[in-house]
Amino acid sequence: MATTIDDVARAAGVSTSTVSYVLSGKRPISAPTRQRVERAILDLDYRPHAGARALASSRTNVLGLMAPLRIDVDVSVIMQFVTGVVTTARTFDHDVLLLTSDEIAGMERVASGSMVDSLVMMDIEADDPRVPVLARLRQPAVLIGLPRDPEGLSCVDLDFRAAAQLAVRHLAALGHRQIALLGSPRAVLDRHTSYAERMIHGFEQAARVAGVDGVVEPCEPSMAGAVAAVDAVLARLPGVTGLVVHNETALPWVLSSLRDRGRRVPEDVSVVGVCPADVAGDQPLELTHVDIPAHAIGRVAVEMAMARVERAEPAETRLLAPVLVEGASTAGAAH
Amino acid sequence: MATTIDDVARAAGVSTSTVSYVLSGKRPISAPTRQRVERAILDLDYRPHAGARALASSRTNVLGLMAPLRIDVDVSVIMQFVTGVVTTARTFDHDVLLLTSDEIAGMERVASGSMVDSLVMMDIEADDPRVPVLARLRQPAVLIGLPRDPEGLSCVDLDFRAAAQLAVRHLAALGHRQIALLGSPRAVLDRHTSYAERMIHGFEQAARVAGVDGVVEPCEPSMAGAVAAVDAVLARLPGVTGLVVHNETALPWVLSSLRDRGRRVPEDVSVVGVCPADVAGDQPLELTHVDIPAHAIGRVAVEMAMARVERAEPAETRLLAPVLVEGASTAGAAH
DNA sequence: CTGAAAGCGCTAACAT
DNA sequence: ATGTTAGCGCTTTCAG
Repeated sequence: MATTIDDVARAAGVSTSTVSYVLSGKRPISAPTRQRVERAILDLDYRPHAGARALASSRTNVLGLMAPLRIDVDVSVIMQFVTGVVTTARTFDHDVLLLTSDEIAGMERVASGSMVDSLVMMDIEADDPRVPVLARLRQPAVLIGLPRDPEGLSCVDLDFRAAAQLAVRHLAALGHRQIALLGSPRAVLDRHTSYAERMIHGFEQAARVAGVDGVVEPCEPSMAGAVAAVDAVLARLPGVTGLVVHNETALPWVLSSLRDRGRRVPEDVSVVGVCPADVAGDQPLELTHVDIPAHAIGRVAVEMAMARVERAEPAETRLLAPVLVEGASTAGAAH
Repeated sequence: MATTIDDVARAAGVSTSTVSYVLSGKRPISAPTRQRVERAILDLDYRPHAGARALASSRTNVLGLMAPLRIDVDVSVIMQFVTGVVTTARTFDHDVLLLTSDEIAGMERVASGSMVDSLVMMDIEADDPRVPVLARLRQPAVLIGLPRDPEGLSCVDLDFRAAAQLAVRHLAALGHRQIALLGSPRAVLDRHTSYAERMIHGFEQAARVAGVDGVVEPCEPSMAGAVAAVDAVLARLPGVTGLVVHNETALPWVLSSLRDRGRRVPEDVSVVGVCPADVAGDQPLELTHVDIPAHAIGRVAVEMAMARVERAEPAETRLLAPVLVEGASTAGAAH
């Protein structure tokens, strides 16, 4: 049943090593030989045994992905990261082993057990306990997010600081003088999740530089949370005319609760979302937004992992520049 | 660096097979010997090489999961399936290799290449082209969903037919005589996705049996789609007082658009959701719903896969009985 | 340009 | 209860 490389070699009338080299391309093979081997492979429907290959070559062609399967990080964003990682991995002839974040031992297990060649880790916190562990593994790791100390690991993320600045500058340029950030849920902030903190710092600094009032309000990912956060902002900053919303789940409820409070968008309040383009597109009005290119981040993460595995390139940190897409949810401040 | 089973054997003063048997528990080991071996394993921080193990034992302890990373199937439901699968796999000492649905060749690749011991496939369509392929693999497969012909494969899903019946009976018992099903998006129906069709059949049959008017309306997973579907139902069945909503994404927009149309819930219209409990909990009112136990389905799928791998149990189909949770969104029909 | 053969690290007979 | 050893299927020197 299970056809082996020897079966192929016999059928093609060559040695096993020749078959191996046809497969790997690691040494020149004459055209006729190559063709006989390829014919035999097709005829026998031969598939190399992954374990045997891993044992002999110490390469698995598998990438480990640690994804947060929690619920407070927006699932659709996670999904896009994951698809970015999986589809890109395939272009490098790699498969993806899925680990959940709550299993800190998982990455050690799969790495020490030689199940993966590299690891990609999502949802990195400022002082993430997984980072020192990863730094000591034999396999290279790429962090999606930015810990306080990367310890020599590669990192990639949207430049959330710049994203916040972009949003604030856009509002300030439109004449808004009182603006607020509706941000991540408390639980995310309490974990000191990297992107949430960078977003807040960028917001506060940009507001200061632009000379506008800026308040930051956390926001739970539910209708009730969104309503409460909107009300809190209206109470803290009654004259607010600009809102930056960095919370995919709350976004629709923020918009509906503004309407319920008698604030029209964009006439009374301008709203800038910080979210993936498709989330922006799902809103009832064309939302001005700073795109979170989740798919691209996943792709870049894999490319960086492959660069380290295949070409032993050094670790680096890449922050993707944000892009603001103007929609119908922002307008000049009423004078 | 890489410590092997021989290093452990030497350190413990035993043979390699003894170490192997301590690890697998496949033959009795005296307490003192076992302790010496375990000590050595800990001291050397030994981790068996997964590839070598797979090669020698033809078992990988990896389960392949093919998940639809599309967007029209609600992502939060997918996420729950996935977590159910991953966490359960871990209790069987298995890891999960993630495949995307758009890659029909993927499952053949990982199965023929002996990367997995079994496969779990989500989002099965009535005449799914992957089913015949899976049926011919060496490894057992479990389908989440119900194809027209399982071809000897195991299947598991919520009994959507019974779920629809439960919802309809609940509404009928409350005196509702004109009811509608807001169902899956067209794209899902066009693929003849198994659960969507079973839901519709169950709804229509139960309405017939209960002697009530029932209409079925597809619904796109967006605000616009929900509004359009609600309007379509109101037009087709102006006296509608009962609504079954089987569309997680549209749910909030259905509720808000009913309000916009001047229909109060539950005074004018009773609404039964068919969705995971947490989605029901996210709604602005306590929703009467038939739970989709996504996590449990994922768990059962893995258990069935393991039963086949480890105990060579025969394939079976398991339909989980639905449970209706009464909330505040259903009430007696106005007389 | 091709072949022969030595492992890779582990499991599972087969011994005792 | 424990040890010995022959593979598992592939990659990769080393030899031509």
